[in-house]
Amino acid sequence: MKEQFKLDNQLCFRLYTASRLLTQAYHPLLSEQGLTYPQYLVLMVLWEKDAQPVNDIAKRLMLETNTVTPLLKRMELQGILTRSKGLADARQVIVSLTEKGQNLQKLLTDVPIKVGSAVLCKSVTPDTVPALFGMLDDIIAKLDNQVNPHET
Amino acid sequence: MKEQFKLDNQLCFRLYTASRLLTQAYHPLLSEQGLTYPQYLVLMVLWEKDAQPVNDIAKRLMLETNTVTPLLKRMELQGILTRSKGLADARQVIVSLTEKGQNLQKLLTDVPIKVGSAVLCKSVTPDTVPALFGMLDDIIAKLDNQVNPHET
DNA sequence: AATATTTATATCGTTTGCGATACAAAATTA
DNA sequence: TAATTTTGTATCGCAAACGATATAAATATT
Repeated sequence: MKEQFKLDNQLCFRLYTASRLLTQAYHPLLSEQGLTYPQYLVLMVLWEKDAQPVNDIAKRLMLETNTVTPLLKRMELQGILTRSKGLADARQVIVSLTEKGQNLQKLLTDVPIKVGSAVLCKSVTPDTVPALFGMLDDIIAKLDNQVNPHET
Repeated sequence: MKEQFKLDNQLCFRLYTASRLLTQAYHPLLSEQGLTYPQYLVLMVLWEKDAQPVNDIAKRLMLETNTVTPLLKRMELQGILTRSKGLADARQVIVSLTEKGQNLQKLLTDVPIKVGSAVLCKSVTPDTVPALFGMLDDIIAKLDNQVNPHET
């Protein structure tokens, strides 16, 4: 049995598992408002800057538009946002929050704190989080560049 | 706009993105053999220890059996493994590798090295990987315990 | 032994995620 | 201007994930 194939030596399996479990930790908090985790991500993007085209949202989340489009349609059905043809560019679909979508921010105020406290542990503290963020950001940047080589 | 809702301050979004991108990095290497990343995980579990019940595989991967069962069925259709009723306990389904499943280990020999080199970067090196693994393992253990409180 | 409970898998329905492809609008080129 | 290419979204199909539920086999209880 080669060491390289041991599950305990895999970075990807750790990321995959940590991601799934952390998403599960969000689940009870978000489902109170009928939201899923990816939908919550869309909300965070739009809370930062409302009225964005589908493409910008997809880019910000590093997802493909064929993932984001159905996600947005489901959120539109829930009355969280609206999708309207762009005026400047008729190809674009501009996504805007409804009042319900804006109000969700207040209703979800304590979600970040609750989830944050659920993650804190011996090796993950306010002191070590910056290092963890740095490593994850580097990994993301490196992989993103390989899949999608950037200009310059 | 509250700081807590900024995408750039989210651990979960980083884990989610890093996990997706790293899985995508595996994709071209695994699809050569008709495999997906979760199927590759199952193979690693069975290479470590062949002939395991569905439940043990699910526990090792920290997945639910309703995720693993269809995964195993697809792999059975591909001739990678067999599913047979347990002799001791007739409720169990014992999953065993076929010769094809065993041979895949040789065919995939250089996958870990290739993916490993795709991840290495300034802040993620052989020196810092243990610290990263430690933090991810702690997060996983903490979250696992909250969802699924362990005895003792 | 008969009944109730637990355990091991499986089925069903919904939401993601993504490769491949389609299509219309905009930009570029001939 | 007409033809070509590029860009922005959407559609389709497939493989996860997972909550809720079902079913059969094993275990515990009465």
